[in-house]
Amino acid sequence: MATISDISRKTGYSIMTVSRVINNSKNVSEKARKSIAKAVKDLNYTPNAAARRLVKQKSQTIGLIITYEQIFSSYYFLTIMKGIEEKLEKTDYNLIMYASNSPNVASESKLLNLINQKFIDGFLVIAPSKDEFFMKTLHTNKIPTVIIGASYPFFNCVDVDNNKATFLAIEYLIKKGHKSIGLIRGTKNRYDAIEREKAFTECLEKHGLEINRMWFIDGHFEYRQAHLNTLKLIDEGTLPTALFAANDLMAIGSIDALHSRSIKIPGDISIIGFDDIDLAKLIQPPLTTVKQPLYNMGEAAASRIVELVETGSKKTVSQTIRMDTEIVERESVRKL
Amino acid sequence: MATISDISRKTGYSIMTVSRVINNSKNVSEKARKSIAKAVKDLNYTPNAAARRLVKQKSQTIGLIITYEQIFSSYYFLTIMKGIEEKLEKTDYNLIMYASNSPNVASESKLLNLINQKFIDGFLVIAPSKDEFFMKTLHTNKIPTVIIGASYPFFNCVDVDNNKATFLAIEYLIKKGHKSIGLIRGTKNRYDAIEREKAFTECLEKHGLEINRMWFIDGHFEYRQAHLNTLKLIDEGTLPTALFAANDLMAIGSIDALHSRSIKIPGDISIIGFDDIDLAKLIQPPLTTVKQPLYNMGEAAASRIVELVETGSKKTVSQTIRMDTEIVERESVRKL
DNA sequence: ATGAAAGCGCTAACAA
DNA sequence: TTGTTAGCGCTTTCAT
Repeated sequence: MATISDISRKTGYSIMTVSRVINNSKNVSEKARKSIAKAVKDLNYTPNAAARRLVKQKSQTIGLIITYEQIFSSYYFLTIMKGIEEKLEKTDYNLIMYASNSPNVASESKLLNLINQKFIDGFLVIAPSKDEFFMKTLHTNKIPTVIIGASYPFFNCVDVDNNKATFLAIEYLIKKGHKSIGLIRGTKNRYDAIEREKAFTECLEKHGLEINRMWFIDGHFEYRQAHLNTLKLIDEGTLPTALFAANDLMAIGSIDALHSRSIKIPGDISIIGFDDIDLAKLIQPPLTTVKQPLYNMGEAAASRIVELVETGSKKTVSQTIRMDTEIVERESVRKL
Repeated sequence: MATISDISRKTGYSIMTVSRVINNSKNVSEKARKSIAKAVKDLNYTPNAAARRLVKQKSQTIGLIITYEQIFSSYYFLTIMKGIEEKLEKTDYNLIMYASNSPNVASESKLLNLINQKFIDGFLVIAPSKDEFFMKTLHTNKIPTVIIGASYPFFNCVDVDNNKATFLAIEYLIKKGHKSIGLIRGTKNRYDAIEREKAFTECLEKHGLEINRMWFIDGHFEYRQAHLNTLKLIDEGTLPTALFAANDLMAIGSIDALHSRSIKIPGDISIIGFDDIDLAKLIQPPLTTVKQPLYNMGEAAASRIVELVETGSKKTVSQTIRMDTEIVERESVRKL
């Protein structure tokens, strides 16, 4: 591979001028810039990452931590990841993905080594559960970190206002005339699930509606669990007139279960989801849902972590960026 | 962070001797080794990756390429990844995951840059589909690569013998007295799906059994598709006495569908899967399946790619490592 | 068994 | 606007 000195030799300019052109610095004559740019192209030159890291004492790479179950559970992560990747792509940063029960991040020392060896500059974490052990390590060691999809105390976060979003959904159902509303809940130890469930009961209370525990379906944020447990409710109990699912995947699992028992949506029962994943508009009937700007959340988190890494996280105060949600009206809810 | 010279200063030995100890070289006195080891521990020293890369002209990292759909579709990848990670953990190599429709690997030039910048030493690819564009790039540029779960021409591969494995499964069913056997097929453009389907028909033919296209259920290697299409078959057609699923996830989707129509397994219909993922033994009834040594395949691939990278892939001839499969008998198949 | 010197490819600081 | 020098932390080569 060509190095900076090859370019220097070929163009007659010093390696410093070459470096300036490569890094888009000021104070380079148009002539030099052109000549060097051409040589870069001709020799198919790309800067050596290791050399840069060594002198800059930075790796220019961000670690993305997710848990294995998460990877396999939904499009939610896919969308966020896309946002992260495409944003980072525009910067000089790379992304490394760590699955959190892998040996790579299993131990505190591993995590610290990643930072100490200048292998990783900072971390992005998607929706960690409340008691995730490595979050403590991240915090006590002041490692630059941004959380997505959870409002974790003491951390920089990018999240939606789950309370507000849930009220939006439930009051939408109420406005459509629904009075008996069930809940398909998410994974118990995740912040988003907890907040949405809390808001759900608060909202029903506020409007003087019955809270029927029979209508709390465990879905674990998964298609299959929601499907199985909806089937159980259908076969063993009575149905409300509407269902609020804490994510779209569970809403879809539930819809498939309802259909397999010949229950019509929204004719017999209405259902509203949360997230607005791709599949939501593709299924029958298209799913009415609370849109979380997942992609933008990924982007925002990527920007924020780069900011932290560049300015030094110690200097900046933790903040949580709250993104707006909105109802996307499709065809799975009907007026009573 | 402590550097090699800090250790040198503290112990009084030259940085060269320190380097030798760190790298476990010969020709170091026991005394020096001890003293230096202690200092390393005291100062919490870890070698700077960037410096090493620069001088070695190697990144010591392997890229793992998978497609987004794959990530979200099954435990299959999880198990392989675990094998890869835990093997690599024992070497000096790191793992970076690339999702293949991300911008990171979208273009040929990106892929080449990763190699040229010494960012990645080689690639591991899990079950690429037949027409994956980047496989050509990998091949024509002679980039060290190992494929897992597909026998791709011209590449180093770690795979099972799908033909043999499928015969194993079908002849097991036949031996149990089954004569009408259906197939739940995988994603059409993937080698493993194609090979299993081909073997399936060959095996039925060989035994003079009827091949009924009605009993070919599209499952796309996914739980949901298998579930939906099994439901369709139940409602609109007749059932065979046994089903062969090209992976466990589809088998489970199908089982859940059958159960939701009160069809007993294995009482009314037998079903055999492929993979032996964790869930297989947890569901009701526990799934009889063809065990693919996924974890070991991950390990083998990791070893092989390290070998290629260390010796230079040009010197070694492409080979495909074939792993053995076996039937794991549980309770989803009954004797007729 | 140990060490000195050189250099990997790049950028920061300073000089011209 | 351009160039010179030094050095990031490590390993390789060659002495001792």
